Amino acid sequence: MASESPPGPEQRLAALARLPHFAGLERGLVERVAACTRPRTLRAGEAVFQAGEACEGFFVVLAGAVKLYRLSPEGREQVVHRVGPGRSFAEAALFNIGRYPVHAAAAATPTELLLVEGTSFLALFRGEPRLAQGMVGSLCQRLLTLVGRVEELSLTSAAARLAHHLLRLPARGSGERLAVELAGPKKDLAAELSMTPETLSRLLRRFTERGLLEGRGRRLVLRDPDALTAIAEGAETPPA
Amino acid sequence: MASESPPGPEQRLAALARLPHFAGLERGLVERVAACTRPRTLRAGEAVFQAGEACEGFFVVLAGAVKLYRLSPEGREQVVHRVGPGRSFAEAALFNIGRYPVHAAAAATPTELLLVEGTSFLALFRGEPRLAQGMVGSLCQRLLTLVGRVEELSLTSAAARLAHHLLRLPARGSGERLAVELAGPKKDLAAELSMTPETLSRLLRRFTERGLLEGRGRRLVLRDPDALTAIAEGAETPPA
DNA sequence: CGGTGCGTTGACATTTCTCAACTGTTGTGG
DNA sequence: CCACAACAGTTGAGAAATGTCAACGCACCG
Repeated sequence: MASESPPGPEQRLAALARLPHFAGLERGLVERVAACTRPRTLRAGEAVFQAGEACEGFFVVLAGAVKLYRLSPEGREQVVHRVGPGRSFAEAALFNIGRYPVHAAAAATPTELLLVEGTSFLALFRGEPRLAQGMVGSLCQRLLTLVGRVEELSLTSAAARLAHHLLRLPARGSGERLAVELAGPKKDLAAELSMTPETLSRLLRRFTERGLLEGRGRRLVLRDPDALTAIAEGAETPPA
Repeated sequence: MASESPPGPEQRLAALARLPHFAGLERGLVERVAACTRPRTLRAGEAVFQAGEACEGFFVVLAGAVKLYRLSPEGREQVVHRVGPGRSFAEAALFNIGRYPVHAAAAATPTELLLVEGTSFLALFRGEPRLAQGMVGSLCQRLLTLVGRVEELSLTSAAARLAHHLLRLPARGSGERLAVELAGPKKDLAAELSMTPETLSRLLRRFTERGLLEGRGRRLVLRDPDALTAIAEGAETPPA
């Protein structure tokens, strides 16, 4: 399968340069980061690492997607985060505790990752203050994202959480025809929004019946963003 | 009121040196950080900053507490985070977006803060790679905390969220007499756990009736941590 | 084909919220 | 010192939202 060949050095370099952490760095420096990386290719469902494992380094997603999750003792999985192309994860494990705090598994086939090897990257980091600058900025960005997630989960009604989430998806089009696409299977979305798949399904139907939404499967069109905003902010869903 | 005098330079220095960001730095460097700070004293309810305001810098809590929250259009406040002594907040605003993303207000009287002034601190930061090291580490710590919060909020039952929270409070004693103290008023705790004060009250009573908990007001004794753990992990609260 | 996993739907049980009333405490001003 | 307002906390009753369990359709894949 020639189409699944591992990414060449050029590809790695380009991916790293686009990463918020390293944006704006001179090429030579990015090359030195690239020298710390190893590619890894996975199929959907394959584990990247297990919670508790010693940290080898952090990862950059080149293609596909990775989900980070916890496993409750009964086996129910709670998705903490979903990481798409051009994003990285597990920096905190590297810089802080030395162990991965959650499970990570590929959520698409194929998923191409870059492992930024911990030991050599840390050595590089210590000698290059400019690396720090970008890392701090992008970790802060991550923090803000998580704060957003906390807010989302704090919304008490499931309808509000869903509306909030839909509005934050990257959208195409404008006005009353915002086309969005769900990132993964609906059961994952349900877990992410802390509700059951059944509830998600019913809510989507209700939104559709009221003309707020249109479409089937993962491709949706938001017909009435204002109404969705109102729902996200806690307004009661009108009885009609 | 002599007891409320603003913190002297020595106090500031000590507080900064204890901050995870700057732990392990040589004294001279911490002094240069201290030179960027200004003290601020507030009473409960007073605002530190409003969401959307331009960022002056980040803050360190010396005494008292600060709550970070959003305001829904209807005025309902959602506590994103509560920051106690020895902790800092709003770094992300400084390093990333230049505006405060949430509201911040004092939650105790008196609350003593240190404003680490943005412009001068950033200048210092750029010139001192060793600062970066610690900042990255402690921001990662913050990230992990937030991931923990996401997990907590992801727990579907209110009882599980409460049990989870109780178990994570700093505790004194051991075995079956873990003494903990709630950080603030119960209505704030309720908001933090995304439930109503009524539900919180009823849950506490139920826990107490079942012998899992003891005490009144904000001082509680956890009598059966194992049972609480089971509840936090989703086990049904036994009918008896 | 037959299986496996996702998504949907329905009926039902349970949790949690809402609304309202009541208690106890604190702080204020008379 | 007391009466009073303001607020946190508690309690109860009923309504609404959500989870649970179970069945079914549908696509995909061997």
